[in-house]
Amino acid sequence: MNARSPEALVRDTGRRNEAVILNAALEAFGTRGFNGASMRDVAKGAGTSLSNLYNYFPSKSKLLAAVLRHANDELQHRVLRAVEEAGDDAPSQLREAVRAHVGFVVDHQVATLVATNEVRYLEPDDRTALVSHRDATQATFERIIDQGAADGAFRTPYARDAARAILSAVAAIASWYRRDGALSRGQLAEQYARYALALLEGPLPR
Amino acid sequence: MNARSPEALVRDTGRRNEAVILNAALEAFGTRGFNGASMRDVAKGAGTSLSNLYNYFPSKSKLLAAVLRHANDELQHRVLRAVEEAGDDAPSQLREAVRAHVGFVVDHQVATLVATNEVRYLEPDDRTALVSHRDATQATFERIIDQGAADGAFRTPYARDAARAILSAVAAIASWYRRDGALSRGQLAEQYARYALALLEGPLPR
Amino acid sequence: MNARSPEALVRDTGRRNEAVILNAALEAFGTRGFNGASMRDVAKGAGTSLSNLYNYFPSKSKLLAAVLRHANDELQHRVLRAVEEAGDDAPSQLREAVRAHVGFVVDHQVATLVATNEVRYLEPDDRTALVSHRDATQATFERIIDQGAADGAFRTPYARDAARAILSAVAAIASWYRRDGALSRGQLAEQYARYALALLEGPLPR
Amino acid sequence: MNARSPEALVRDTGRRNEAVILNAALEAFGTRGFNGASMRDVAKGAGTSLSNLYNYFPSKSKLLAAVLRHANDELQHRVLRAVEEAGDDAPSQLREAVRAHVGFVVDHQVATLVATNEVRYLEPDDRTALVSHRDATQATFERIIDQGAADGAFRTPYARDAARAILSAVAAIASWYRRDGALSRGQLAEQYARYALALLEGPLPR
DNA sequence: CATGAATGAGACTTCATTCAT
DNA sequence: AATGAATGAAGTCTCATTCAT
Repeated sequence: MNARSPEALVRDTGRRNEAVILNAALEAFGTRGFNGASMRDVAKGAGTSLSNLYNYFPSKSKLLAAVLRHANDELQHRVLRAVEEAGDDAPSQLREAVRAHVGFVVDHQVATLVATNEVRYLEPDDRTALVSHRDATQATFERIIDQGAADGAFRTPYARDAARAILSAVAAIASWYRRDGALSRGQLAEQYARYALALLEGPLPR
Repeated sequence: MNARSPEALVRDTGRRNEAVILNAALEAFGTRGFNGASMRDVAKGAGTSLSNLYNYFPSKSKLLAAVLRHANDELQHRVLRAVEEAGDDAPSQLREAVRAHVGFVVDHQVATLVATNEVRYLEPDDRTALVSHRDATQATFERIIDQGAADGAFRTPYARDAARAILSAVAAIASWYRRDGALSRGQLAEQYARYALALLEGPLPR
Repeated sequence: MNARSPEALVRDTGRRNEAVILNAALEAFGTRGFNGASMRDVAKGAGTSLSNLYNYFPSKSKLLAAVLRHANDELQHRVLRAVEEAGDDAPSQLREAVRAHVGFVVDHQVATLVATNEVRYLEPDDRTALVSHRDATQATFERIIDQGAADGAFRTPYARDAARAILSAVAAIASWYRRDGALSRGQLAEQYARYALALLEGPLPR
Repeated sequence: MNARSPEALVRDTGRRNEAVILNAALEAFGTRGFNGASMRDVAKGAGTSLSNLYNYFPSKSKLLAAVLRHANDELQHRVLRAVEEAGDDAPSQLREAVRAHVGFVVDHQVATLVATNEVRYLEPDDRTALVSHRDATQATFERIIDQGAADGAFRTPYARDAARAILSAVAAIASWYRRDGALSRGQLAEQYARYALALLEGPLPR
């Protein structure tokens, strides 16, 4: 298990300062909220001038859009890869998908918080785009759950809406988890994977 | 089934316009976020002048604090009453507690959203006060779960942290539920009550 | 020597709360300046309601005018009485006039400060009235100096303008004197009386 | 006799509009007092936008602090140079120091008024800094007086406190002098120099 | 005489954004 | 790609004053 440096969501992008700015924006939006954070805050965090920000992003709103796109990409990438590497049966796939999701939330708490709390401040077009992107991730979970319900592995009568419940609980981890607390990253993933399977009334270990 | 007028969180308070202002603030903070909403928005919503707001609340932040306190009081009241009226066994109590909580979230979607998203903008003291108030509600769920775990009704190995997962999922309902959608208030409550029991690996109906 | 309770400029006035309000206004204007002090400050200091202030004074500006009139009356009264009780010669009269003025400044430091710093904020009419009132006090000093210059007691070639210099220095005492400092009220009066006589190039004790 | 353009206290500072703003602030604070003058007034006087003021000074209070610092610097500079160019004996030095001080007051009446009346509105730290700066100027006078008292030139028994009295009278000139009145700049300086020497009971011309 | 509620104007300050260099 | 200076709009909050009771 590679120890990811926790909150550097964006690693590099061809343009000199883009990653620095994106990470500073993430930090600022996370700490003070989109409307509470100013472009000056972002500039200060990125160690550049206020006006230079506009050489990279045409507006504060587009900057938020870029941050959120990066976060979503990373989440989707992790979940898809986890599902690919899992077995063929729905319970295994769900288990790995949840574990991957929890991993992302823990590695990128701030990004997760920003992604859930600040989407509403996007301009309508960007918002639509992002939501459909996010729905794609949710759809991965729904597909697995549908399959498990169909082949009898998940016996809950409410399979249709269970994905939302599970994903909500997982995302909420970002709002209370402390890296120096009692639960390790791995224990947490394990725990939530079991919660998910139990909620679906599926097969549990032991 | 009593049809509660949906979003009038505060009913009356003795001071002439206080309830009107609080409800307008709730609406404004819910629609545009704490930092996105202006005191002018609140005044307009309350049908009073901007400056008159300050005869009731000394600052925007204190106004938010008051809104959140009212929301929390109502939630806590509902949950406690539900538990009192339930049977003695943990599963019944949990079931009723969840149903009551879901009911609150549906009746007061906006208040629920504001309560989860905007607490961070309180001044430290008010934040601390509110969080401890909120923890009291969570403690009700934890007590029930502990009891159920002790007497063998809930068999999950992770009883300790399950309350958080359940409450997160319930609160998140506020972010997607549409009153004119497929699920009725009652069906939703039923559904989440079962999710909760299943997650705890407790006894399910049927 | 009667020990005057220091800063209660106004003692009583037929109307129930007038003196309390005037003294509170003096305190407020002295502490924060006319424009820095609010009618709310005055009300709080007077222990009454904001709106009640307007039952006594029609505007903030008129309130200031009333305060300043009281201060000037008291000063003028003290100086005139001192001169009356002094001997017939100019040096004695000047000496007693200065001593009385210093006494007022020490007893009413705040009033002196307000009188010198805040007159400018009066409405033109009130300002004119007050200035002419004040000039009457200054005229008392000028009369004495003229007489002393005429009969050869004061030998300065600049008798014409000396009153202004002397009175400026005396009024400025209000800006630095501390009741708990090294100089007593009496020593200070003695000292400034000698400064005045020396400046006029008049006869000095010893 | 060089005709100094009267009230342009600040001449240049390296930053584009800083001097213009400082002079406009001086004018505004002088005319209407610190609390009576608005930042809009200052902006209008400086011919720039309200918000641009904040690119130069972080707050109204810091703007006042800057104005006062410039005024003090100029005063101190003038007094020190005058003393340097005077003879070695205390009376000559005092005479020149007073003449220089009077010259400053006449050339910068508004600055003098602001310096005496508005210091109180500085934030505590700036106030402390400024007061100690101002005390340095006063100390120059005290040093001369001490020396003159030691070598017998000034025979007043109250040498210790005389500087305050003299400087108060000189500063007060700013509140009544009119450039178009009877006294010329030079006559006034001459007059106050004699007042000072006489007050100290020192040697007088003629 | 006394008050609580109300208000329009205006205070300081910050904002996202643009422009000339 | 980078910056300092500039700006109009808007933010929160306070003000002196009025009015109904």
